[in-house]
Amino acid sequence: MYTDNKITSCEFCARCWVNFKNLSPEELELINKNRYEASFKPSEIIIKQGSPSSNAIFLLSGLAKVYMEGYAGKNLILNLAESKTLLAGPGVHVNARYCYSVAAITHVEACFINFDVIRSVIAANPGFAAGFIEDLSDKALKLHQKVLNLTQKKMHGRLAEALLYFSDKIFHSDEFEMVLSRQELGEMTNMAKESVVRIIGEFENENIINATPRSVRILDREKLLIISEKG
Amino acid sequence: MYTDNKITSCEFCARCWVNFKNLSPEELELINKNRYEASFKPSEIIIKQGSPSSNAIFLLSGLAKVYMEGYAGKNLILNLAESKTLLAGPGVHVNARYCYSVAAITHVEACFINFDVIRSVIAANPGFAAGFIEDLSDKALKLHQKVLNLTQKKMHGRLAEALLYFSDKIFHSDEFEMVLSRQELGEMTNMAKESVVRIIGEFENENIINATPRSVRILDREKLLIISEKG
DNA sequence: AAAGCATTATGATATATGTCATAAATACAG
DNA sequence: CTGTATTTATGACATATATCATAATGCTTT
Repeated sequence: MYTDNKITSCEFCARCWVNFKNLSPEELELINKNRYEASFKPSEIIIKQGSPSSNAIFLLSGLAKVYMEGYAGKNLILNLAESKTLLAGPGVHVNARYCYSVAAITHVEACFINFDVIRSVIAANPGFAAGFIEDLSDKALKLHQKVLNLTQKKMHGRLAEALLYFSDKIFHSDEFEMVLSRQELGEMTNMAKESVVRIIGEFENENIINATPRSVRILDREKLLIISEKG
Repeated sequence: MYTDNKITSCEFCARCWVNFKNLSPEELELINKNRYEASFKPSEIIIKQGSPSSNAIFLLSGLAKVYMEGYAGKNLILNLAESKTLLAGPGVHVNARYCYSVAAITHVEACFINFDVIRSVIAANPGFAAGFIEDLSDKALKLHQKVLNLTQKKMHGRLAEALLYFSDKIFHSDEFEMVLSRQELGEMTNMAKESVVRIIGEFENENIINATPRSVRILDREKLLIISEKG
């Protein structure tokens, strides 16, 4: 991990999070003065669960996986994070610890902003505070949905949903690069890697998808949706 | 459900949520003027998932269950709520819908406060806003923990944990009233009611607990803790 | 090109957990 | 009380899913 402080302009910050639009030029400048960029190679850890959370991290470019380290070294991938995402986790406001880890999937450019600065802006700017609450809430809402999915659907449904997640939310295409290994796909859907392999095979046999280890093409989105919903 | 507007004094509000301590007397009075009390009998629904979320609800007394309605009528109980708890859910700030349901377990006195009023106070009072963010974050953090528990522990661990939750967080005693049915205990630990019955039986045989349908006494907290962690 | 390592794939088997049927116990209404 | 509904309990069985062993494939390094 290489770190460098390359202050360009406050315009820059406005690009990385919708909620920064609520800031005045002065506030944006304050944020801008207190930010540090860093870049990460694939598989490098950007945030380590349990470590003190002094910074909010924004992704400027690249793709990362957000995951919790559970019991006996078993991970649970919560979601992928793209650019323009705030990464910090609720722990920041409770026990000042990151409650999840984040690792780069592709090359990642990130921006570290000291949380005290963000807190001061929250205190000074109600619109920003409201935006912040909205962001927290949006993530919590998605987590609520994820709990239901993980607990009430069976394997086929969970995997179908993951594939639709990639297609709809990340790559916006029926054909996409499979950036996760089968192992990681298992960590995302809470199943063994062997089961992932098996079910992908079944989906292929039923002409629902075409898959190679590094790519997926959705052939029958309707069927995939039904499987995802029926669970 | 019977509703009545009995304004007493702003002191009252300060009793129902820690974060109300951050309010000025005037702000407290504003909240107080815009609140409505209601009482609920056991099993009555206080919040219905999916309905428009115009109010924040605070429990003044009693015990309620917070649960998500999932697929095919299968519920997932997230936690129990006591007095002094804010109930609203992250959906309020995202799509103005409650993302979970809440039902009274015991007799419940609750206080409804229009969310616009709360929002106006958030905008005016940074300390309150920060407290609000902390509350949201605390709940999100617990949900993160719950996801891990539900996905990575097996039945014995999940049930042990639920029993410890009642003992430690709700009743603060090794002996407590079992306010949930075996069915509901299953909805809380994501297992079939029959499995709940079986495992409670096993715990009794191993002298870890004493249980009747309506009460539990923890005999061997150490063992229960180990089961909950190794689970 | 060869060797070594990680990932993917596949089959056999074990295990956790759900489902179904039914009985026993408890709460409840008339 | 007395019959009726609901909850708890128990056993037999079905099934989803993990685990283990092993092979096949692909990727990296020498």
